[in-house]
Amino acid sequence: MRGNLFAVAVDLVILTVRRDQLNVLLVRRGERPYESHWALPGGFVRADEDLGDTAARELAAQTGAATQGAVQGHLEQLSGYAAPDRDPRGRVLSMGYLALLPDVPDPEPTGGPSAAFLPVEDVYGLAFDHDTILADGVERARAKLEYTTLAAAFCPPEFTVTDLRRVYEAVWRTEIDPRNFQRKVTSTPGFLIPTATRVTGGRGRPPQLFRRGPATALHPPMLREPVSVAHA
Amino acid sequence: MRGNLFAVAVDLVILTVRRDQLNVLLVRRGERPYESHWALPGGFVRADEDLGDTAARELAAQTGAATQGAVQGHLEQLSGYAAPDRDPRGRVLSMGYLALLPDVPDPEPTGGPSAAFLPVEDVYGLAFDHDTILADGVERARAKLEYTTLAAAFCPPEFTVTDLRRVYEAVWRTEIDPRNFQRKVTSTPGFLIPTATRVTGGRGRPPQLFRRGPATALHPPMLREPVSVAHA
DNA sequence: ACCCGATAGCATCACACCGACGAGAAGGCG
DNA sequence: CGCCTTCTCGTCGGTGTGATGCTATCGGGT
Repeated sequence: MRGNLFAVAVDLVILTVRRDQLNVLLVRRGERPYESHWALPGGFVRADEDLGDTAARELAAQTGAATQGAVQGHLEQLSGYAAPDRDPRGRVLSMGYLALLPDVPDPEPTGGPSAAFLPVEDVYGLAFDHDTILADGVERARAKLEYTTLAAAFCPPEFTVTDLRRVYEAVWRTEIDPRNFQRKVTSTPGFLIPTATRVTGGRGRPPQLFRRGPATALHPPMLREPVSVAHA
Repeated sequence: MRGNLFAVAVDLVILTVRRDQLNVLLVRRGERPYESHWALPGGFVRADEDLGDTAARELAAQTGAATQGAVQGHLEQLSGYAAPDRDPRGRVLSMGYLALLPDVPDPEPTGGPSAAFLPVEDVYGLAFDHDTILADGVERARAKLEYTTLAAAFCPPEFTVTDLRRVYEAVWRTEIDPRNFQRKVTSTPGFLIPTATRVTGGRGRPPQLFRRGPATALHPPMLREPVSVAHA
């Protein structure tokens, strides 16, 4: 069997919506290279693991096993990164993974390296090629909100239409008309399941609470921009 | 640096449309394991290569450097596959790549292992986990025809609207109304650029010849099925 | 008690797009 | 010439969406 040997790592783009902003979980590196730089959380694939196993293990380690039930969240593979010089220690291939989580109370794992959710707009200068991986992950998340029901992965088990709309607005950095948005999501079969309860205590008319429905796709999709594609 | 070491390979899903059928390029293995089984073409990543370099090199090797100009074709990364037992020789991670080509004259490379385009419908029992990689590649291609102009990658430099429609019909295994299809593709700015020439010699009214335009996205997308998404 | 602002949710209208379909344009062939 | 085939343009109705108005129902201030 020819070919060089690689160390294989998994790097996670863990996104959540916090205070109406898209945030990514970063860790501060405690060792060289890139010591004290921010980086995506990740780790090497163990002997008995497939890539998804490693990603799930790292996700649980970073966010606490509680949120890892994955009923609510979402985890999917992004791309592979293997430029010859991407890691000065040697040949390392990294598989990017994208995780979407509800806004968890706070992500500081005990004892580990310092970790924090930071708004993606403020992030740059990450270790290795993590800026690229992060950009790919954010773009994937933005694209998937268009044609899937994945936005609900950012929400707690029960949520309102307004909660869901704020997810879209935060991820896309746009404003969406509340009335048209409500028509769209409530008229898509299987997207939202109404619960018996309503929310009280806020201002205004109490909203209906929903749970995620079984639908995964949005047909037709919700388009970010009525963008004119190209010039003839 | 912890972690096991992997051999890293690239496996190609090379698709083309031939005789109104979606075909994939396969090679017959000449060595163990899976000797004499069909497999996706591929190879190991060399010391100075990034993943895309390896994919481009293998694509050129399989199809001849002629078609490899890639102006016409298309090459993109699929997923990574690294199940611990996917290769009996040891730990191997394979990056899938998807290539779309016009129907080349014939792909038999000199001296190499026997290679052939086979209709994807007839393919099963490939070596390793290549059935999975192939399925992922075909599904990616089908999905991308919906919201990109990538179908033109299956066509020669100049082609008619009917050629393009047959690509969609072959990849999706559906029938499309020629009149509505023509309206859709010709009214999308930047998708098709008319040339001065027309085709003569066939039956019926001579069609207009087009080249690919600069557009890459289709807004709104062309939907495969008015599928009812889910049950409430 | 009353009004007011705020949010939720429903209704309406115009427009764009699409599927179904008709019909004309422009070639080959007997 | 008639007839077939295929390309191309048009029409009609249904659906989905953006823009917008209106109503429902709460908290809070006076």
